[in-house]
Amino acid sequence: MTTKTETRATEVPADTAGTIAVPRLDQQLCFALYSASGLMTKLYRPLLDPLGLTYPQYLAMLALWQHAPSTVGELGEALGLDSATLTPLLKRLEVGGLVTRRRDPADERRVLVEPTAKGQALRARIKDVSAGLACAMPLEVEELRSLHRTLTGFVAKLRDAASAS
Amino acid sequence: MTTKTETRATEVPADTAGTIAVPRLDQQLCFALYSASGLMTKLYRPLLDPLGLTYPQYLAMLALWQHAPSTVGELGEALGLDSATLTPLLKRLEVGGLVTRRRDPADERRVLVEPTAKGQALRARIKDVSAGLACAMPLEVEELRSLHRTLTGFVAKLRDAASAS
DNA sequence: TCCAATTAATTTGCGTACGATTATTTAGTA
DNA sequence: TACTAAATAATCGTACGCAAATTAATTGGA
Repeated sequence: MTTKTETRATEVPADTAGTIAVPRLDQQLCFALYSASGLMTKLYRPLLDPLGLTYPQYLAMLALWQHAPSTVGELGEALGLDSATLTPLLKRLEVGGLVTRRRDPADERRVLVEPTAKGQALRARIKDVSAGLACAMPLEVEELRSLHRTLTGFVAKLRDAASAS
Repeated sequence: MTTKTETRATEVPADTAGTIAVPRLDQQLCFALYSASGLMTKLYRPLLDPLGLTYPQYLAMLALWQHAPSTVGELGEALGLDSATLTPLLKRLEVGGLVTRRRDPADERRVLVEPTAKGQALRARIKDVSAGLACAMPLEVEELRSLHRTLTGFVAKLRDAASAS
């Protein structure tokens, strides 16, 4: 280890004029979304823990309460998730007694997923989640609505862009 | 049926008498964030694959290009990630030759992480990522800026809320 | 000096998340 | 009928992401 400067090839000085400009983390929209989504999950966790649900499991139950029975493919479409993700997630919900999984007699390729009575009973306790979250949410109602509207449009366009690959 | 009084936008009428109303998936801000973040990751993947980086690894490199050496804790603070997540991620970057990890001589509890020459060289190729992404981004510049501004404020408030637990 | 509390990173266990592959079933077609 | 292509889940391998437990180093007293 010489105390001499070892900078030889493709010298990339630290904070000088010759530095290649790199986008700052806090200027990246993707990072803002990444952070917001992660923080949201953290916000939900203490509310969902008593229900024995993880955050993605909660989203899956929301989708199933809205439309059941659903195939794995329909759930994947609604949630934007792959069957490789959903299959084990749904198996855990099944083990927990919240949903049933069965092959569609009319088309044995499909798997029909449906909330059980216990799964339906959870609906009653979901209000507490929404209420608790509304309390913890640090934004005005109008701001939330606006943000949600903007994001929904954004997501729709991103889905188009993603499907065009 | 049931065209009841529907002044509250957050209230969802039960589709059947006696059914407990449950928030619709597409009315949940958390799900919009979840979807947007996931789609964003999908958008980055084909651009980062040639660089041998995953999306979280890309964020970590952004943080390190901006400030190095950093401790694992500092990176965790910047990225909003746990050391249990970062340790294996950084080890993979180390195996890939992009960063070095060494104990801080002044405080052997800390681990200092720093880009290698190879890691610095990647900076030059990041421009392509940003450029390629800008092309794929289906929103007007002004909309993106506005969304980013809103999200940044939202994230700041969520962090406050999370730290107050 | 000694030792209990604190701090920092790692390890362990579980649950997502996705690309690629495989197995089964169905639909289409000669 | 038999043969092929398409559709649908499940499986495998790798990589996050976090809670809880563990290990190691430092700090702050009594």
